[in-house]
Amino acid sequence: MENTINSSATHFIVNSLTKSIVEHQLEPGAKLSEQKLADQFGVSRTLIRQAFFQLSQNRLIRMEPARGAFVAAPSVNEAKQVFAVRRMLEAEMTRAFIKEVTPTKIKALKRHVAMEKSAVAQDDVPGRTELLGDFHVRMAELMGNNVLAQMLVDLISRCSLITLMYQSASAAEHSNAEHEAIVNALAAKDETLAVQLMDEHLQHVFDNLSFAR
Amino acid sequence: MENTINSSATHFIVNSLTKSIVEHQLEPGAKLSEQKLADQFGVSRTLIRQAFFQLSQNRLIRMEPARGAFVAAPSVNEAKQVFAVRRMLEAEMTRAFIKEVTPTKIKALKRHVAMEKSAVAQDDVPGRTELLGDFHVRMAELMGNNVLAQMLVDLISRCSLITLMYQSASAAEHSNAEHEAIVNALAAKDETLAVQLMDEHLQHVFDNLSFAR
DNA sequence: ATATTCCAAAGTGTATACACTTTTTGAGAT
DNA sequence: ATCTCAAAAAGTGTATACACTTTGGAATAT
Repeated sequence: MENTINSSATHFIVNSLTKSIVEHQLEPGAKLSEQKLADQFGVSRTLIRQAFFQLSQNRLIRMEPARGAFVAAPSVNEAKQVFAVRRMLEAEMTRAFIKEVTPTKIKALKRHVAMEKSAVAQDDVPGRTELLGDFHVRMAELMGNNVLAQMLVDLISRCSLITLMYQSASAAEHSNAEHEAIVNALAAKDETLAVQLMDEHLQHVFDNLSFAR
Repeated sequence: MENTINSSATHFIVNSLTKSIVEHQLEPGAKLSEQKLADQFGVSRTLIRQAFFQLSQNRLIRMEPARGAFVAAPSVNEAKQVFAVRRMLEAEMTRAFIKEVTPTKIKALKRHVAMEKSAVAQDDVPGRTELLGDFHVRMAELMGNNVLAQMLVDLISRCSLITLMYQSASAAEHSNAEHEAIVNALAAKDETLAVQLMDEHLQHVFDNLSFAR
């Protein structure tokens, strides 16, 4: 069930690069030189290439034959599609969640929302982005569906290139409030409302992205 | 949008192994020796390992540190989760499809169902399995959402290890009939019915899997 | 000055070499 | 005969070497 671990060295490099890309320390479109990264991580190109292959499957980078690897720059259209998928998946996830909601699960979500709030208050940009995304993953995990959880992780990281770039502090605050409202609807077992709130929430996140380049 | 192509040599190996795994020429749990495959494909271990990394991300094989790669043997629980995700995703996909249905799209689906029928009639086992899975992918493609389509490809191939192993001829026939019914509901723009049929269809596919080992 | 061609530098793609880990085997002890 | 342990064999993990492609720039022609 857990992600396959390919020698933790590669895993470490993947995580490291993912973080750099998602946090925009590496700009979309930037070229990633194998040798440079190999030196930087103190390993051979072999491991860097392995990491590249993984990252390209996650769509965080794209590899061009004989030309190299570049940080992905998802198009507006792709972002739209990713969000469309998230709305489909999460609408149904919300319905399923309500069917097996328990006080324990609600408490767990409330704790998470509280953490978000504190990160937003402290203006911790990477922290708040991660937590805001994790809310959705946490829901999947609480349902005991790791396949779904992993899928959301991938989808979220995939467009985090965009969200992180363009999400303002006020949008983050807004998201946090919406999460809170969703949890309340879940606690009240109000399916229609919860689904509607989730759908609107994802729509808002998408709408608040400014795609001006 | 299209899948990243990592030097078509690797791509060829990945496809080749995927086919072997999905068609059960390689048994679940079987060990994959790097050197043996390298000789077989006439390449070095390097390319085999690249292929392994890709396949492990698709969950078709699992890699154990210093022990090697093994054909995946998804657990009943994992299969359950994969199907749960498919039902979520495809229920909503069906709703969305109806909102933008056109005669052209219906025709395309009907053509596909006809092809399925012929494969089922000819008892073409690999062919029918592929076509039956592709029906769902085709729907996503017709909606113009390649992200969704690719996601379904992954999900379907992931549990094809199971479906192909255990799907009987009669189950295949059944699936084909259900696809036909779904297309009719889509053509009639009967959202409730279409969603219900899709949901039942996936439930049937899952129920018909015999998990006896 | 601009465009073109060619060569060197840099970079990617694959194979091979070597280190280290796991597995197998077999000799000796019980 | 069975168990134990050590050493060899096999296999994986990483680095390096080498071939081939792309890129950038200097030299030449226009």
